[in-house]
Parts: sequence; C-alpha cells; structure tokens
Amino acid sequence: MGRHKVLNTPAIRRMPTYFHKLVLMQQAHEEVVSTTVLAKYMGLEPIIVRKDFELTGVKGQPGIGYKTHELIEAIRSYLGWDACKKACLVGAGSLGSALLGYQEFSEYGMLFTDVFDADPEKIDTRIHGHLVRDVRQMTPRLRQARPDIGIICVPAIHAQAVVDDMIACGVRAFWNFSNLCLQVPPNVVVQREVIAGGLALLSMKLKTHDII
Amino acid sequence: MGRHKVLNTPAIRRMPTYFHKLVLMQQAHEEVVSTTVLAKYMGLEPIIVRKDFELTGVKGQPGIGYKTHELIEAIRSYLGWDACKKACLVGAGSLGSALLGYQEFSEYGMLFTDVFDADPEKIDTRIHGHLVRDVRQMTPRLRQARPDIGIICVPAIHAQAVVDDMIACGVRAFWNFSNLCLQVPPNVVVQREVIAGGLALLSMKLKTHDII
DNA sequence: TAGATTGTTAATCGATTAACAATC
DNA sequence: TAGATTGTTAATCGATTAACAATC
Repeated sequence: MGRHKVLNTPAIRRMPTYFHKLVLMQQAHEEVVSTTVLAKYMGLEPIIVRKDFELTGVKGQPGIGYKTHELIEAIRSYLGWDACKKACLVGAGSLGSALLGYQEFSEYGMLFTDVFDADPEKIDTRIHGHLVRDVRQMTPRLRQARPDIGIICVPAIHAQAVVDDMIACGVRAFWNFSNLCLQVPPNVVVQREVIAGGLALLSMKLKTHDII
Repeated sequence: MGRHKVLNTPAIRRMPTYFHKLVLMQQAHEEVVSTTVLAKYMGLEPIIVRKDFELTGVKGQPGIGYKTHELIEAIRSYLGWDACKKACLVGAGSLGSALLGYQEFSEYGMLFTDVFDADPEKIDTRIHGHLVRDVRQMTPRLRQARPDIGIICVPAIHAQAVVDDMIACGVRAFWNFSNLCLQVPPNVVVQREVIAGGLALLSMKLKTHDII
C-alpha cells in the first residue's frame, strides 16, 4: 500500500544538508572538508557524518579529509539526484507557490513540467515562471507528459481524488503535502511531509527545556 | 548548541497524524477507535500505534479500542499542545504565507502574535488576517511581546542575523525553515525543517521501486 | 614528531516487531 | 463461544556511538 521500508532513513534525511553546505563550500573554493567541520556546523558528532559518507561509497584521506567535489558527486549519485525527474504540481496556493520558487530543486534533478489549479484567478497566469493550467485539463495532458512525480498541494478534500486521477494517468510516485494519508495501490510510492510533525518535536523540546 | 536529544522522535512525529485523524473521526461521531483502523489508514502495523499510544499514558479497553476523545486529549497533553505558545514569524514570502494560513496551528496551541518582513510592498498589509510589520521594528516590539517561538522564513542570507536579534530579545526556541543550520547558544532550541530531506527519501523510493 | 583525520570493527542504545495472556 | 482488541514482556533489528589502528 505504498509503504515500503527505506533503510538508513535518518542518514538519507541528513544528506541534503551536507549536500547544500558542500556546494556553498565549493563555491568558496574550499576544496577539502573534514567531518569535524560539517559535524560542528550541523550540531552532530563527526562519527555520524563519517558513517553517512561511508554509505555513499566515497573515500577520504586519513589525516586530511574528503575532496569537496567528490563528496558532492557521491551524495548526488547516492540519492539518485543525477537522474532527471519530471514533476507535476497540483494546487498553486501559498505552499505550492513556495515549492515552485525553490530554485534548489533543479540542482536535485527535479523539474516542474506541469502545474495545475482549480482557481480561475490563477489559471493561465505564471507563478515563478511556471504556467498554471486548469486542473480539468490534467488527465489529457498527463497522459502525454508522463511526469515521474506528483506533488500534492491541494486542500485535503480534493487530495485523494487528484491522486486517483494521477494514478490513472500512470503516475507512480507522490510527494504529499496534504494533511491526509493517501490510499494508493502497492506499486505506488508516497512521501508525505507532515509539517505538524516538526511542531510536535519543537513542542517536546520546549517542554524538556522548560521554555514553556 | 541547541541540539538536544529528544527520545521517541519517530513516535512524536507520528502523533500529529493520529491527532488529526482522530479529530476528524470525532467530528464523524466515531466515539471508539482501534489501532487496527488507524494503522491501516497510516500504512503502519497496529503494534506501532499501540506502542505510541502507550507513551501518552492513555488506556484502551481490550477487545474494544480507545475512546476517541481520551486519545485526543492524551496526545494533546503529551505533546504539550494544551499550552499556548506565542509565535513570531519572520519572512512573509510564499512559505511564510502558507504557514500563516494553516488554521490547524491554533488547535496545536500555537498562535501567531507577530509577523515581520523587509519588503515595503508587504509591510502594513495583512496576510491571512495577520498584520505584517517592518522588520526594523522587530527588536523593540519583541522585547514587549516576548514570543515563545521564532519562525524563520527569511532568505538564507538573513536567517542567522534575524535569529541573533531574536535571541537578544529573549527568544529561546526557533522553527527554522531556512536552508541553513542556525548557530545558537546551548540554552536555545531549534527545530529545522528540511524540505529537501523529504525529496531525498522520495528519490530513494523511486530508485528502490525502479520508477526512474 | 604531534595533531588531525579517516576507516573499520565492536559495543551500546533505542525503536520496532513478535508473542501471547487477558479482556470485552 | 469466537473474534477482535489491548497490555505487557521478550526478541530482533537497525542506528548511533566508542575505540583504535592507519594515514597524512
């Protein structure tokens, strides 16, 4: 039912942060980097960073560190960010717009090829350069465009219906920003972002540290 | 340095999803709920849900299930969502606007008391009912308003400076949506949301399932 | 040489899963 | 009674952490 164990989840979640920092460091002409430096930046222990890098298969030089560009490419390849992924975003509200504006996604191999919304005010306008189309034209378009990823930013009531439509068009992977757990067949994968999950963790930290 | 272990992190991340679903079920007058039903909805094993509920201290009835309203209150109390938290959001771009529009946050005990931005076009307008103020007025206002949480939605280049200012005003907890790891003193907690972390996981699922 | 770092193996810790009696 | 469910203890699995030799 779209729930498939991914090993090393915590490590995978850390990868983009390494990646982003490493790109900044490379731009600053720092050609070698140690786990000590990255760990300090991220508030981790160096051994964690070392073990994470081991997963990507990259090799460092004892006493020296890792070559920045080798690390970047190792992480990119490990995450599959060297492959181009066509994404179709549905729901161009504030959150959808925010995602459309993230320049970094193209660095991560994801390209917005289609954007749909139901609001007549938005249809045929451009958001961050992306043309917003009428969601009623979605099915015929997607059968041609064949996106790899569906990004769900519609209100909760519409989420499941939109996903069902997209699955019918052959979409097999979803990034779900809605409040609901989507019900999908076993050959379809879903990554759900739970914004309230972060708030829950922050709330626990507030408690633990007697901030509130 | 603002990095403090929180136990049961995976369970805590699942709590808001239980919570949200339970509220919907209560509105549908489903007064009793079993872990089987919730697990199926979320794509988990029932034992996981049972263990999670155990953390909150709630008790179910063998053979029957849990009382919906008891579960809701148990989770709310466990997460500290019964305490009111004043939040100050800085950076009213698309992402900031999306957060300001999340009605659910008040259910979770978080109230937006202040919103700041640097863009003259936005200053003195209202976004989802919240007045946007000039970020240059932030310090004097915060010394009075004393928010519990700072929500960072500003561009990366400004994030650290904004946080430093807020810490000087006594803010000790941050929800960081910027691309950077904020450097903060040990008595300050940070919860960082890494949107690209979700994409990394989705990318790995694509790989594993030969979708791309 | 001394200090910093990686690579690797082993130890520990915590989260998930299994098993099953007790209850409705 | 049979079936569904919780509560609880134990087993397993995976992630983090420790330790230390090897390298620069």
